[in-house]
Amino acid sequence: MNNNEESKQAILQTLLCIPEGKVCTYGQIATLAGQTGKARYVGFILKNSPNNAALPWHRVINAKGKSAFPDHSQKQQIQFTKLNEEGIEIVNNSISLKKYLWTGN
DNA sequence: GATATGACATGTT
DNA sequence: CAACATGCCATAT
Repeated sequence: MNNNEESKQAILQTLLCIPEGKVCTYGQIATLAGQTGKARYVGFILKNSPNNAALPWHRVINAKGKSAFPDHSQKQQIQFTKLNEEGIEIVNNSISLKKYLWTGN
């Protein structure tokens, strides 16, 4: 059974599994959650979730290794700061997927 | 049910 | 490497 409700839960689950010091792309999350192709849905869920929610939204970036938020935006600042605090280095406004991408367990 | 929107991804120029 | 086009998927109107 894969109704929207379960898909949502599966994605939230996967989000909570992203380890500290690692990042993950929207598409990768969808795939790991068994919801291949629903990358956009992942973004939708995060957007609808309160920023205060206990979700590691800051560990989620797009396939280009960049923040999904516009450059210089407040959100991006916060995101980068949080990532830095976890030991993730951000170079030229982008993150090295090669080093920090989480591909599951 | 048709059209528009978005915290995406990928292939082509 | 960057801009553009196309495909995808769940919601909103």
